[in-house]
Amino acid sequence: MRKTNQNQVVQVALKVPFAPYLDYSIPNDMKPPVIGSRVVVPLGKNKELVGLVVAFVGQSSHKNLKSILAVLDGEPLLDEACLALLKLAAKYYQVNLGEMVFTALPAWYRRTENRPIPHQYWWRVAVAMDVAAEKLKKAGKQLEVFEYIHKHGPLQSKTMSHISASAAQICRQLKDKGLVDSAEVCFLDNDSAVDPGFKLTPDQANALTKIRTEKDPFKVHLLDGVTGSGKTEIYIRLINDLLQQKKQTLVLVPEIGLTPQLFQEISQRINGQMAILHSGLSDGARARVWQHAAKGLVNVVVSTRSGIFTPFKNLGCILVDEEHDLSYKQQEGVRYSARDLAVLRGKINQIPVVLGSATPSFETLNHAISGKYQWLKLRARTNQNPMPSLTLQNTRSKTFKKGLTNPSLHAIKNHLAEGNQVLVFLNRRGWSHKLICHDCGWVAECDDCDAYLTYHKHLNLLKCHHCERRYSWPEFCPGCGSQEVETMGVGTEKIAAGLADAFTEYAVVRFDRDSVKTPAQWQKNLEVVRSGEPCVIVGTQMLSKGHDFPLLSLVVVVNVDNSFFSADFRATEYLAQLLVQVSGRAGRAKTKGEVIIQTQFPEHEFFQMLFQANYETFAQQQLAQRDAMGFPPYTHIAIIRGQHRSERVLDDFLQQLASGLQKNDDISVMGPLPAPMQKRQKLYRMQLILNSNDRRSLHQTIHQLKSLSLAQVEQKVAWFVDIDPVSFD
DNA sequence: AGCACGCCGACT
DNA sequence: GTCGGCGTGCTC
Repeated sequence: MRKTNQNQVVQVALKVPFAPYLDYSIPNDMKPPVIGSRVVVPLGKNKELVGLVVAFVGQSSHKNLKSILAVLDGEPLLDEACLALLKLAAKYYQVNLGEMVFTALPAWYRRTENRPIPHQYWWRVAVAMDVAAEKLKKAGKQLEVFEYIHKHGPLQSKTMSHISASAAQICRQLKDKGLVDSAEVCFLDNDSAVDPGFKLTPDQANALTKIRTEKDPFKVHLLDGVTGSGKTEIYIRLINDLLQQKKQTLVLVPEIGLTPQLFQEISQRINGQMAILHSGLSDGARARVWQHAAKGLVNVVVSTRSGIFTPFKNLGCILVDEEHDLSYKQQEGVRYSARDLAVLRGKINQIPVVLGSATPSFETLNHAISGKYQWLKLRARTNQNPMPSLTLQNTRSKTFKKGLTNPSLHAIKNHLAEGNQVLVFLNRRGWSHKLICHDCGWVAECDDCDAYLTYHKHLNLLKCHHCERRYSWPEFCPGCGSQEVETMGVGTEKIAAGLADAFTEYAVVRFDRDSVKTPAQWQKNLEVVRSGEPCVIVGTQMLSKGHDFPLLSLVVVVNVDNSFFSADFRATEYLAQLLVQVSGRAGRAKTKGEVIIQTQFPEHEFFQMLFQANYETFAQQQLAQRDAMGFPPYTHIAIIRGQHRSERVLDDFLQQLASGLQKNDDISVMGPLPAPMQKRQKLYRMQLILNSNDRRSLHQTIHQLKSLSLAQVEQKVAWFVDIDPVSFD
């Protein structure tokens, strides 16, 4: 333990934007805190904040230090490796350490009062069914709960809320009677954790051997495997390797909806304790997972983005599934990339990192090509299913019925008739894309945003998808007074309604932000799909990720053409990833899969590249273009984004920032440019785009800029820096 | 970022 | 007379 004498000064990281840490003294009668623990400190007139002790120094340049009010942790909440990760991340993303720390900490740990974390016990039966039945003759509810645990356990009481609201209490009563046992972590004494004995494909075997025999303790592996090539099998075997060495594994997934699936797949095959971590959990539950991971009570944590900061007792490997997914980049507050931080953490901890994807990001692919990452290709499918066939459906000459062409409808009909399921994918929710006047061409727009309004039929309302504002249907066109106001374009709501009309004998399930707002709704929709009956699934982006729908044989993709007109140089990369991912959903059924893409540009070279060759060839060709044009991954980008009510003030401010940038040949500055959506929620949005070959000089420039502007008079504009942005929105 | 302090307009 | 608008400046 570090030496701490009473006269020392403590550097405390706080969630304040003006300093990385503030200095405090330790009261004489207080046991000094340890580095990595939390303390409560006073700030300003009468504020009390939680901070993290990051260092001790002999003295402070500040006179009149205030004292620490309380120490919240007896032992470090974050170990040295975690602290090192946060320090480097803060530096990389150009934020103060305190902001980084408080982005990482579960909300539970940000409060000043030091309450114990509530327990959430796992329950399992301790006696046979008949014994309990005998003892619980007169306690109907208790017996019911016992039966449920007997059948489904071990489980947590919250999963029994449908039996009784006080399931937790009933469990405690059962425990008092000696009928059930409880534990902090779930009982996975999985003797059934068997190696199912199936043979790995040669690709899988090779990849696994390469990872296992790698000499460098820190190595990044790109597991580049098409859908169905068995990436999960490799994850599971690696986790088992680590379990034998008593090491823990962190598994990152892009979104909450995918955590249960992977959790289940892994938990059935390992003999160890697992935990799930994501934003859907209560504050206490998240803190509990941190604690368990730090103590080594769980062996595997499956988590979304924020899990990258979880402290582990003995972390052995980080697996990042679907590493290309943009959800890994936080889009508010500190804009970190969990995938990139995974690599950084691997380096700090000197452990391997495995990035898995069927469609690797160009950043990752670039490192694989250069040899910095080990490139492991899985090209064969484990089930030997052929890849789905692909048809490009020209929409220029075809007639539509509610967004789908006749050939598309025909194909849907055939697949349903064969007893299969169909996915209709489009990235636009609501009924229609816009509302237009046929006489004068007026289009309904949001007053606060620079965006069209989407009509939602079930609400009979026009919604702006970029702010909370809603509007009623205009009786007359505000432009010319005409009554010929009509909707144009399709959204999921209209497509689903059209399909329900066309296929009355089949279920139509819609997955989008409007129809799936809670995990329960997810579950309900999933049940329809999992029932195995033929049905049509209509969904947005939400469905493009790794959800496994084994009976899906046809995917119809509607309206992807806007990507061809996007100003974002990465639009085609993202579209390619989306199409390959969505198409991959079609290939798992017994019937040969089929993919139909409705487009106005079937002859576009994009499709030729992507589908006549493959994703890898497409990517190589695109990478050559990026290189030639001087774009990432060959250069590094940072965006300065500003917002203000007045366009003029904003422009002036960014202009000042731009001229404040020191002349530097390494860096090209574009802007101030209006953001693709110029106005949002009454605020104008503009940006400066900084592009550089040299990350270090980009970094330095931004650092200078920040100190420069702190001294500036003009501070009315809200602005921030986005390092390695994934979109220009 | 908060938040208090401070100096000028329309209200019981 | 006050309630309250948001400009300015500070926080170890």
